[in-house]
Amino acid sequence: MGRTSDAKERLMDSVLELIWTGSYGTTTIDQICEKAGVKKGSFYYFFESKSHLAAAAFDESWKVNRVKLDGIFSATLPPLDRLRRYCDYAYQFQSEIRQRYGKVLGCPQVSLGCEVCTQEDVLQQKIKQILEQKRKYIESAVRDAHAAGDIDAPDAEAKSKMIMAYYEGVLTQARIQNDVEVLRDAYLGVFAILGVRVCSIATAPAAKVQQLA
Amino acid sequence: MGRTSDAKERLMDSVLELIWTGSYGTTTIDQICEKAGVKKGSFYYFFESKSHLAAAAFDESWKVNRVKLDGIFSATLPPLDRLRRYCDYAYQFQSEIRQRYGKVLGCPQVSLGCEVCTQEDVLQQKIKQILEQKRKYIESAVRDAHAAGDIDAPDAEAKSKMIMAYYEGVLTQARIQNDVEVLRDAYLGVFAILGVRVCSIATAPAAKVQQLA
DNA sequence: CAATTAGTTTACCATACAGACAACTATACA
DNA sequence: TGTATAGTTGTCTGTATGGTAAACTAATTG
Repeated sequence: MGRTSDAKERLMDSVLELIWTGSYGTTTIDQICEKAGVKKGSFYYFFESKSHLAAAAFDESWKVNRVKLDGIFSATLPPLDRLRRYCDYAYQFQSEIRQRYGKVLGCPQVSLGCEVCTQEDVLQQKIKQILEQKRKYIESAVRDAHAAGDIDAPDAEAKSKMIMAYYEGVLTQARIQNDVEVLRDAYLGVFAILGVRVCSIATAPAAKVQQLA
Repeated sequence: MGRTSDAKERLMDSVLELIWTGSYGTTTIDQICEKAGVKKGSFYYFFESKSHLAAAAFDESWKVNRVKLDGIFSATLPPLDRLRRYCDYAYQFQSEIRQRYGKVLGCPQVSLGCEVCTQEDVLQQKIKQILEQKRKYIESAVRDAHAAGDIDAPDAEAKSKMIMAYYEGVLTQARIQNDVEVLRDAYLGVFAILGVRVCSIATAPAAKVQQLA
């Protein structure tokens, strides 16, 4: 073997940040290289194009993200708590992002997917696949909640699609409005979709929820 | 006065279509001009930049769209019917778009807003303003529904924000998935958020709805 | 320590792009 | 019918961009 390098990782980190804080279309290969501290020749040594880099970067990033979601959606937790935690996570995470970048950036997959869906097919397929996997967490929480008698949701898939649309929708609104506060009560929308009545007093993260009569 | 021209309108039409079918970042002034059948010199005669053109185009387009929404949200209709019509409209409209362009394109304002929010401030303000006006339709329908006793929603603004996030979220999913079918039952999510129980049999556009006990 | 593999660097090319400008032309209307 | 006004056209410039290729360097291993 020859020498080793982390240039590939640096390129992936850079493209993720540039796309997220800006957009796919306006981030150039030169910018990516400069941010990563990598010469363009090396870029083309590792990746054949911007879209290939982006696809690889989102793939890699998803592997990390998945671990976090595995924790949030742990099967040891009551199913509705999992969804509640997922909403709280969005608020906390976007607040940190706001601190770091001065802007609320929302969901990288949706932003990119929405931007490139008519143009970059390989990348788009990758995004769709990641989003579908994300939805599965919601689906199984809904199914478990139904099985536990917490909610009445015989069609977990349909419900999970509604929740997904809402959840990602709120994140998108947060990005567009550049405001984290729209995320604070995101769980209310999720629980409304599920027909769960929330105790109006308990708004702390571990809010108690009651089954709808 | 000298001679008149519709080049300005053609430029606005072109930029709208190019952004919607593609993205803001990848549409160039040359492309816009070519599509509009206008030379670049004329472009700069009418607009000082791409972002100024886009802002003007979205502004103009909103004026047309508003008339349509005024009809859908007519105060003469029962408030929940208005929301139902709004959902049906999304499905019908996106189906037509699908026919014409071969792709589901979703909501132009959200797609653009999501893409440029960290980069183009003037344009972003315009988008935020249009989206806020769109939300007002939902808010007043919710308020009327509450007043009529159809639903229990004392905070119409909060509910309208939830519905907005969900509605635009579904449109975004439709764009990303390139699938109109996710829009077919969009009204179910809206009504779930409002705590309305929908007759499971009546799924036709004029579905009857009942107040939640 | 040679040979091989892995990664880096620099220079380069063609094209696409934003933006400017001066010369030109059509139209309204006084 | 002349002239101010409105709109058009072609050309030009500098730079940013994607993409290539060849020379170079560092680690690894037999």
